[in-house]
Amino acid sequence: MYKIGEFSKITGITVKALRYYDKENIICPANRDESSYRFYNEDSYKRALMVKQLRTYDFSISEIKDVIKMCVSDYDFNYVLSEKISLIEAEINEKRKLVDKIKDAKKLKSEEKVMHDNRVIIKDIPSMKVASMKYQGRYEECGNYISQMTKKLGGKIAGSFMNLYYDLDYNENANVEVCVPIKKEYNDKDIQCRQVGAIKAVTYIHQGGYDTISQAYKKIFDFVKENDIEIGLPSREVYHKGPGMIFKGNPNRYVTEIIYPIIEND
Amino acid sequence: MYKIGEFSKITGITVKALRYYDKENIICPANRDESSYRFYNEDSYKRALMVKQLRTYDFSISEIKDVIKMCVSDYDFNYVLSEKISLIEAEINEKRKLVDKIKDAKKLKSEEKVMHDNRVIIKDIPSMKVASMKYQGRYEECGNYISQMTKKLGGKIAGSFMNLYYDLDYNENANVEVCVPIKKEYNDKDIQCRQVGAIKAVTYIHQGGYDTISQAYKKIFDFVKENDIEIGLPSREVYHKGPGMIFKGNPNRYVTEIIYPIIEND
DNA sequence: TTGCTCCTCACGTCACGTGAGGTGGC
DNA sequence: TTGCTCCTCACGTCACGTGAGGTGGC
Repeated sequence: MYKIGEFSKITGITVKALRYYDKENIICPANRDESSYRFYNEDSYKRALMVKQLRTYDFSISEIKDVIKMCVSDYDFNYVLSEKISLIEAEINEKRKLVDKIKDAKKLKSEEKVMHDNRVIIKDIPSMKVASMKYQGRYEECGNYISQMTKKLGGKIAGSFMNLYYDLDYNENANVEVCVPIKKEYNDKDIQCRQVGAIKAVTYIHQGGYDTISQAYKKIFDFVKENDIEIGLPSREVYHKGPGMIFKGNPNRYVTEIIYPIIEND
Repeated sequence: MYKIGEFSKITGITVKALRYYDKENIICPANRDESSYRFYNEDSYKRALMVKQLRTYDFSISEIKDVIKMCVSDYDFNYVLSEKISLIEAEINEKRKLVDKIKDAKKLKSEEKVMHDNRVIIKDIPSMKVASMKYQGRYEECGNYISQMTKKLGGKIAGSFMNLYYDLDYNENANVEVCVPIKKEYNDKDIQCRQVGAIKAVTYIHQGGYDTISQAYKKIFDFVKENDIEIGLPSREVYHKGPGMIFKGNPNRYVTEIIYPIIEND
């Protein structure tokens, strides 16, 4: 039996870490006497060596808990190590991409991104029949819904996909309704059909990737303020030209129309 | 002027993040009216675009603060980007090393690391004159002190370097005294000379790298318990054979002697 | 006894996200 | 008015490190 200080020395794990591992139930002392001292034995020692090893391999505490639950044999253990290697390699890839991105930014710095300077326009948008799916989450998730709907609706689709947004702000957990105009009624447990009303709206055509789309919102907001117009929700993004199902294409060629309904007070 | 919700939409930064950036003084609203609303303007917009860009490049908030303070010109900005690239590449290297380490572990798994099974021995250690430097920190830092002392003491050195440890446990902020036996007195503002007293001690010779040295401590502690011996501090590690100043050499050939003074009660 | 080791809180970290509870303007 | 946007706390995150304050055994 070892007291915590000794155990710390023979395992190379700090006392603080040992108390934490006890609390987290990954290395528990073999017993605790009435004075509440922790006493460790040979089994705790083996466990401690494993935990220490995994920590140096950058396993998190919850990953280690998983390993403890799952790994009965050396075979299991080796398999987990392979999985961890894959995870780390994925992280390396992310970092590589980031480096490339920064390098690109450095190059493009002087050229500046071509900002298409389109005009904000007021126009009437007619009512239309759409198929729609609502969700709450990140903007990028809409791709999943678009591909689902494309598959299910097939030839019934009669226009470009568009998203309706029910939040004013930029939100990682946004309320989104993915819509597409359709010719015929279609019903499904996941897909609803409804009429989207006619509106008078301010609109702006954004050309380029979605990473620069916030600039387009600025155009609209500035216009609205200058002209003392009041706008409402939901706003829309109509994807006239966007990525395909398989190929992304050149984002510089994407065309997105942003639409805000005008509220008329009179 | 934009209210926070609008500003969120035109910058693509969440409201929560904007409030946080305000608190951290990296994007402050141009003014706040008496109702305590935040109002942002074109300057805040430019700042926001920069901050957002840097965040996607994985700059931390404090890094961004630094950039804001330092970067006057585009030249400065590009230079900082280069520095960040170096940092990320260093991280990639760390991850690569880690992957190699895990791969090695998988290979070596079946072979198991050769554990030299030496004996714990009780012996008398004579008093000796040493030059010493004390510090508080991590064990690995002792290398700096050893190289300093090697340079200053040169030919006066009369034995192997050793560390005295004043903590019982394994500690990231340990009290360490780096010592080396010397022939003649030497004094310096950094280096002290003193006599290390004679002791009766339990000792164990560890063969191999320092990453496995905790096993050696276990040998000693187990021996001490079995034989009902009481040990004290400071303990010592004598580096009979270790890394050179330039080449590390093969860690499997390192030889370290661990020494604990025996406390005799009679 | 004093000094040592041990114990249990509680706080801080990093960059926000997630509520709760409340106010101001249309 | 109700509903909306805004506000300010306060808590949680991850794996401990850093005290503070207190107890038990030699």
